[in-house]
Amino acid sequence: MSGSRPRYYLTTPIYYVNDVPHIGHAYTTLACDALARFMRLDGHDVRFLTGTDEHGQKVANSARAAGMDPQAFTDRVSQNFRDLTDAWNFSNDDFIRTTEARHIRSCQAIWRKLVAAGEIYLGSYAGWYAVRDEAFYGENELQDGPDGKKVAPSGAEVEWVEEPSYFFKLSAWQDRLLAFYQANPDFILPESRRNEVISFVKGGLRDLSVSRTTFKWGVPVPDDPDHIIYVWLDALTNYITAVGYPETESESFQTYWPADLHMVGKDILRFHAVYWPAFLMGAGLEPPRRVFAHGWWTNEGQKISKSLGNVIDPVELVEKYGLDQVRYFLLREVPFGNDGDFNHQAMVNRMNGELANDYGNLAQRVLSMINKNCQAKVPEPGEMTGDDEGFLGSAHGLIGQVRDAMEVQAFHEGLEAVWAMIRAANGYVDAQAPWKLAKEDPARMGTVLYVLAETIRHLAILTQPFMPDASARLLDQLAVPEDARAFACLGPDHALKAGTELPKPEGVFPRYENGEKTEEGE
RNA sequence: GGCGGAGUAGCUCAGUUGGUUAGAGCACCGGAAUCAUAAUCCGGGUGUCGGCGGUUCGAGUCCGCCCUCCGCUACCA
Repeated sequence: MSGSRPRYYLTTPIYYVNDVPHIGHAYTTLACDALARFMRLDGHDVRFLTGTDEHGQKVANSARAAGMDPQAFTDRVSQNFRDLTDAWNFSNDDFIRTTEARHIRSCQAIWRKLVAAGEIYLGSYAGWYAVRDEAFYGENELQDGPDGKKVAPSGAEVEWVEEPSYFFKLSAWQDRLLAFYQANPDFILPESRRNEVISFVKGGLRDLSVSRTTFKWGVPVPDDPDHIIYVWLDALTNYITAVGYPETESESFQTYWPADLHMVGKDILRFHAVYWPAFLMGAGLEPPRRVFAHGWWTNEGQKISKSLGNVIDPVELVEKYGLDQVRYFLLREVPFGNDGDFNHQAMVNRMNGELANDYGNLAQRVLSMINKNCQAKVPEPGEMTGDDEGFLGSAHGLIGQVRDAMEVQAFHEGLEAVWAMIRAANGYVDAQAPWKLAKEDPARMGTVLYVLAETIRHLAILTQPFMPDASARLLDQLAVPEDARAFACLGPDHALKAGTELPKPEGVFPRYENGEKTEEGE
């Protein structure tokens, strides 16, 4: 199905199953979902991947604590993340799990490739290890305990241990990575993050331990079953597994790799922007085209943490405000890349002011007038004035502005461009006063309402990536066929046909009042 | 400490390569309208553009110093 359409492959991180899905997971995937939908509507052959990271000692411990086999345990907890994709209407094309056979095979294949290329060697990993925590700690994290023994932040005693470990020769990649960043200035966004990464790499790189012998829940190292492949090499490889690695000649791999975008939270940027390109280049593969590091949300101005008990449940959020409303808020409230604050008042302001009042009411007032004054049919446009034409021209040109924003993941700017048009449309309604024209000049009224209906068609088509349900309902109310909702149908060639019967309009963006969404439009 | 970013109207932010009276949204005040989800539209800001000094005919926009805040400074996803 790829044909000659441009392809677009984008990924979320794979989420660690030891966590319960929270707003941060939903946010990352939401950003990808909006982008994936946008690209599909814009004619791209899109591949949108998300999934779960299911290996590691913490998972093994949790499974044991639950009295379960690790595989059965991960089968259960990874379901939480698949449920989230349904609850939030995510349109991912695939959901990968690191415990799947395809991934284990892929991991071992890239491992062999790196070994053959001389990028991996056997050494030993030494550090302060806390038996109680089953974890290593850095020297700077330790404190002196009684008896002069070192103590971990958790209070556990640590001891100096050495274990055999395979290492990836990251230290040899500094210059090549810097050259890569130089040659690809948009590889890391936002730009401030790019500076951080470059600064980090300039500071020198150490070889990276990529295997463990202290636990077993992972992908076995080929030809050395005492070791399992450690976290990042396992986890990051999912991005190529999902498009067919190690079958690099397959149609899938040829079509979709390198990925156009890895969307990540700012906390895991380094792994994606430093380790991952090095792994890939070391294995003779192309690095991805972009890594975008987005920010975090606070809750009513407070840092979110389990200990504070203010974690935001993405499913509850949607039940409270509505899915499209939450999707809109998260992508509109904050310049994408920055941190943001989720607070009730801001949510309601966006929901009522921008969705219900600006957008919803625009559609409702126009469609109602058509319903009452035009026999519920798309009116016949007469001669257009310069104002009409200029106004419609703005609607036709909107896609260009939104596209420019989306190409650099500036969701807030794309939405701002759409809202500038919505505000202008409300101004046009008032300036033309079609309710007056109904009595004085019905033909002119028809033209005005036609121009507005056509504008709303453009708006609804453009808001589909952000608010799929509400946008679809608006397009239904304009009787736009399902197959005429792509961006190719923007512009005059697919304009509404006069005489088309329209259903009775219904509100699509309820207001939030008195602690409840209004009944209407629910 | 080192490197980097930021400090613009009450709030959140835009402000191309320096150039007419520094902008938007929200909030607030006043007016209009009444088609519409009590929604909409129009009008209204004397803002030390963090501070001081400098370059320039001219700086929010360049340079220096200072103040404040933030991010990064490796093997936990």
